Parts: sequence; C-alpha cells; structure tokens
Amino acid sequence: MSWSKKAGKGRGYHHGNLREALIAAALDLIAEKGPAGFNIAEAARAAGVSPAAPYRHFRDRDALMADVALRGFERFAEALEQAWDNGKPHPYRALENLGRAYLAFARNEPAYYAAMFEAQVPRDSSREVSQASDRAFSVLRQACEALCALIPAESRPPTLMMSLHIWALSHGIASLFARGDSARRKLPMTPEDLLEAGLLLYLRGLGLEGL
Amino acid sequence: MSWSKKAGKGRGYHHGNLREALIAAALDLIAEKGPAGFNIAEAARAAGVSPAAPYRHFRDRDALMADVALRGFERFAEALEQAWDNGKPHPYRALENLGRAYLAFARNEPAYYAAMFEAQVPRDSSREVSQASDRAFSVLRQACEALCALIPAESRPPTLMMSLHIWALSHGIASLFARGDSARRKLPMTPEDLLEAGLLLYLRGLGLEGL
DNA sequence: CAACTCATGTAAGGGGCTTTAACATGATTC
DNA sequence: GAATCATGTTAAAGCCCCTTACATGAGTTG
Repeated sequence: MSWSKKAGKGRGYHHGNLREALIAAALDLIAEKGPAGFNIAEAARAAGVSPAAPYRHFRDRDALMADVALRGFERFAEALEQAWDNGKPHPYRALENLGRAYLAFARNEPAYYAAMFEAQVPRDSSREVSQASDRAFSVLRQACEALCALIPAESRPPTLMMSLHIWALSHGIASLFARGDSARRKLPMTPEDLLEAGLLLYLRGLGLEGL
Repeated sequence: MSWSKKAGKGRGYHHGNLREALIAAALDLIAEKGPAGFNIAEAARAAGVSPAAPYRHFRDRDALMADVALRGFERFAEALEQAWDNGKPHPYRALENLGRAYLAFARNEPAYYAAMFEAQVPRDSSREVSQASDRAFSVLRQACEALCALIPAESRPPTLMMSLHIWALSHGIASLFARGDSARRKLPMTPEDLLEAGLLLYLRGLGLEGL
C-alpha cells in the first residue's frame, strides 16, 4: 500500500471500496432490522455516497441481497468444514461439532443467516448461490458417509436421506430456537443440547450405538 | 341475511366487509409474490378502496401481516388437531398424519405459512399470535405424550424434548423442501416420505419399536 | 506528461408505497 | 328525524427504487 484513496481520510470523488462498504452496511442493517428493513438508500448513506452510487455495483436491491447471501453460504460452508475437521477426532464427535457450528452460525451471524434463509432470494437467480449452498450441504453429506461407514454394510441407511434428516433437524432448531427473534420461545435446554440429544436419538434409531 | 351492502353489487361509499377483503387480498399477494411482495396499496386496490382505507382497520402494514399470521396459526392448529384426531386409530399412525398435515399446510397454504414463519412478525407485538402458535404446538406435545405412554415409565423420554425434536424436524423439512420456492431442491423422495422415515428412525431411537 | 477512456460518482426526476390529516358519507341510535 | 360514529375519500408529506444525463479522476497510451 497505498495508492491511497480510502487511506486519505475524507475520501474524494471516488469511494475506493464501495462494493465492500455496501455489503458491510447491508449486514449491519439486516442484523439490526431484519432483511426487510434493509434498503439501498440507507446503505448508501452509511457508506457516505449518493443513493445512486450503489447501482454501479449491484443491479438492484435483490442483487445486493443475493451477494450477501452468497458470502453467507461461503462462510457457512467454511465454518462447517472447519467444525467437521475431516471427522476428527471421531466421526460422532465431529458431527456434534458440526451441529454446534450450524447453530453458532445462526446465532452469531444473524445477518448472513437471514439473507441466506429468510430474505427470499430467487434461488435460480444466481447459480453461484445454489452452488455455495450445495457446498455447505456437502459437508453434512460427507459426515453422514463417514458415520455410515461405521455401520455394517447390509444395514447401512442411504446417506443422502440421513443427511437430509440431519440438515432438516438442525435447520429447524436453528430457525425456531437459535435466532435472535425466535429465540424468545422458552426452552428447557439450550438449542445446542436439544440438537445433540436429537442427533443421538436419531443415530441410535439408525443402529449407530457405539459412537 | 341480508342487511345487504356487499350484496348490492357495485358497493357504495362503504365497502361493508373491508377487513376481510383486505386479508383475502393479502393472502393472494403473499401467495403470489412472497411476504415481502405484499403491500397495503395493492391490497386496497384489489378490494376496490382508496389506499388510505385500510388504515381504518389496521394500524399499519405489519398489523395486517400479524393478523394474517394469527389466522394462519389458528387454521394450522385446527388442521393439526384434525389430523391427530385424538390419537386415532393408533398414536403412531396419528403422528404420521400429523406430520403429513404439517407438510400439507406448508404446501397448500403458502401464504399463511409465509406470514407465520417468514414475515418477521414481531413476536411480542401480539400476544394472540404467540398463543395461537402455542396452541398448534400443544397438539404435537399431546401426541408425544400419547406415544410416550406406550413406553415403560422408567425409560420414558421427556415429552417436551421429544415434541421439540419432532417440531424442528417437521419444520425443517417443510421450510427446506415443501414450500414452493425452496421445493426446487431436488429430493430422491417426497417430503412426506422423508419426514415419515425421520420420525420412524427417531422413535426407534427412543425405544419405540412396537408402533 | 498530455490526452483519452472508462469505471465510478453525483444530480435530478418519475413513479410507487406509507401514513397522516381533514373532510365526506351513511348506518346506527335515541 | 337529528346526532353520532364508524368507515370511506382526497390531499399531501416523506421515503425509497431505479434510470438518465452529467462529472470526476484513475489508469492507459503515445
């Protein structure tokens, strides 16, 4: 550095990093007021540019939201991969970590989570979003395969079905109980404990006792 | 009937049933364009009144949405009660019906479902909504109690936890796979089959084998 | 380094939605 | 029948979306 611009405090005619600044502002606004409470004009204001400037970087409001969702899925996939950690130290323990990471993401990144699952981002609008979403899911799928490998081949369940079950359970708990707004439903336990118990019971149902 | 009004076709100065007409219009719009795509002006247009008229019946846009959500929860609770049918013919079979009813509601009443779970209706804004939501959940709770009664008392799981698991699983499957938009994720099975299999495995994990 | 070019900003404006305030209508009540 | 009140209408202020035409200045090229 620095061919300056942003470095030179007040900034001149050009912002220098508007795209990123807008996404950051969007995240703040979504976290604060939900995905519906976010609007381009306010993001522009937060970035210190005119209301028209964002349109140089995003076709429209939905495109910005889709970009936020995309980044969310990417971070999400990373977090899940890291939690899974290739099944170490043991597939079951690693699956527990995966579940915890799912809930942690919903809780700690409410803005990303909302953009990913609550803003109705037209799914087909960007193939990138679908792909990133698939990558996150594939971590779960991989985990299920590792766990299934512990079961005698003849009684092994379909791993796709298994991963869909676990995904749905995790997503249901996250959406209903682990998000800021909905978390107000009073629970007799933490969402993490709820999920862990659910996973344990489900795996037992599959015949995975040994852990 | 009929002290007329609405009966007299073209309607005069007063609509006669605007509140209901607005809710109906809101449902149509939500079904068509999602909860974010609904707006008061268009609902008013659909009802044939001026854009300001709705404010005689609803404080603001959110209040209308909350009312839709409330009605949704009421219908939802009814549908679940009917599906459960007091545990007939057998608790397990009735639970399956309950699950199917959950998915059917998400699929067949996308507008209600969206208003209930996707429009961010401030949860504390109306105690009524919470209560209606609780009533729907209590059907599930009741079902779990009936099922638990089949288990020897000493190995009986906490019914609250059990009902939360089943709720989360159902909700996850409904949200991820059984709604119009998200249903595009390709599945190797119907959401109904997925849920039924998940329930079966979970119950087996709980020690409920006999069915 | 001067001129060009292009990405990135600004200004201005049309069109739509939200919500309020003041006024109109007519259904209900006494 | 007159008074009252719920329920509509009109008008208007404020905000947002997005487009178009124009401005700036960073990078490129001779």
